[in-house]
Amino acid sequence: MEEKEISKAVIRRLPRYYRYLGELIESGVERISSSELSSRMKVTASQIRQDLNNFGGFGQQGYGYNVKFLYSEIAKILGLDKKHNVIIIGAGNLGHAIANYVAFEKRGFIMTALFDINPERIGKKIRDIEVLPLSELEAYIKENEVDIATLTIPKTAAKEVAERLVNCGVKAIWNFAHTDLNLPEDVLVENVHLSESLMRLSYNITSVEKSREEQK
Amino acid sequence: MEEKEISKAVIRRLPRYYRYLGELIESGVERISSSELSSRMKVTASQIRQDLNNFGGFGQQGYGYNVKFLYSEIAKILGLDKKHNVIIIGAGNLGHAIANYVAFEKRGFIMTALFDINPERIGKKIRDIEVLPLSELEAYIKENEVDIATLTIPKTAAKEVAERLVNCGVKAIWNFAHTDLNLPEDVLVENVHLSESLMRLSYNITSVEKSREEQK
DNA sequence: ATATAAATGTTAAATTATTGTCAACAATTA
DNA sequence: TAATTGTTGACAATAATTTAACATTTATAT
Repeated sequence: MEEKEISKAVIRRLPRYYRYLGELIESGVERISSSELSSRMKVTASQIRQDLNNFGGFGQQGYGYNVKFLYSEIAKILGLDKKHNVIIIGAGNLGHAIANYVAFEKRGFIMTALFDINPERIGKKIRDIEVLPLSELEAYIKENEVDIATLTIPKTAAKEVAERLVNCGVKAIWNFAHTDLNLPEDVLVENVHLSESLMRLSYNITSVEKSREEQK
Repeated sequence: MEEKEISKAVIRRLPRYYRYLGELIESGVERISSSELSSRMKVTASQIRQDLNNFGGFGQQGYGYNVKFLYSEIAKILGLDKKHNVIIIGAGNLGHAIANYVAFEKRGFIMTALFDINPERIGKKIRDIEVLPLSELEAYIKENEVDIATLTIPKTAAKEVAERLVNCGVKAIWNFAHTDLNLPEDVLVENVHLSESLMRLSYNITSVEKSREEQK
């Protein structure tokens, strides 16, 4: 069976569909048409159908989509039906915030350990998750399955730690450091560059201001 | 003078150019060609030139781009040459992390206040930034200029607080809550949906695993 | 001075993504 | 049981984005 490549644009949208479907389930909606969903999500119905049909026909003509079924199908597509062990490197505020966010657990992301170099932080616990010394990183990964490593450390340390992770066989990194990690192709990196996000907002503010000035 | 609309794709890339140029300055590079930059950034040179020429011709034939000049021009485009006052609503770990991240300040984003409902947090200070009771939000905004409001609160509270902000005239929201804020068109919202980012990573992990299985 | 190489800015082509349309068919109603 | 309505999935049309090509300008070396 041959797989066609799914475009990044589609993947970007999938989690949002998933979120809306979850909300629909919570509010007791059992079925929904693409056009109803499209008006709630403010995208075209055509796009919803096109996106979903990349993965198969989940709907039924004359009926629409069964919300629970579609929700669970998207979960499978996103790999949320499996557990992922996640470690967090950097037990600062951001690391804490992520470790504390229990909703991740519900989606199958199990936070198993934190690492830090600061002796004051080492040994403490966040929820049930212990803060270990960074020096034990390799030993820990050898003993425990780690599916995702989260980098919440300054960019100066990030590249080096990323390489250590890759050397231990970690294949997926969730990177919050403000730098690009140049890693081998088979290592998946998902970047969360907060400063870039803030700059985009700043651009939009500036561009609104400019167009307002020109109108005068 | 008429303005052509700049596409979102271009804006998404601008901060990354800015970051690379900053690094080049730090390492003492004075000039750079689009092709040299392209190989460092792993994008096409054509795209770099095309992107930059949306805003004007910053380079010189036969020479390339002057790094410092281009850096400052992109700063202007992104509005980083102006100060932006930023408040943070939600003084939990994520709010703390953002308030503590001093590099934002360097780009002109001045964190001026935090707000929370938890009495234990109120009155404390993060760096020099005071945590105020959320009930004083409106009064604060009336007295102080607020350019950007950051939402680091649970989704249940986010929509309501967002409306309060808009009612006070706040025009730009940096939203970390896992929900879409449905606000008037003239309010700028930049979303940082961490769970969606993590799901995209999960998708990619899953899809690699699948293709590996099929090869067997 | 002049020739050559380098590199931009710009136009055109190719690719990718989004939107619109409609036949087919399920669900519902008469 | 037949007719009607609603809605998908597929495909065609359009729009947007990216890449490539190239003419032109400038820097640099001789």
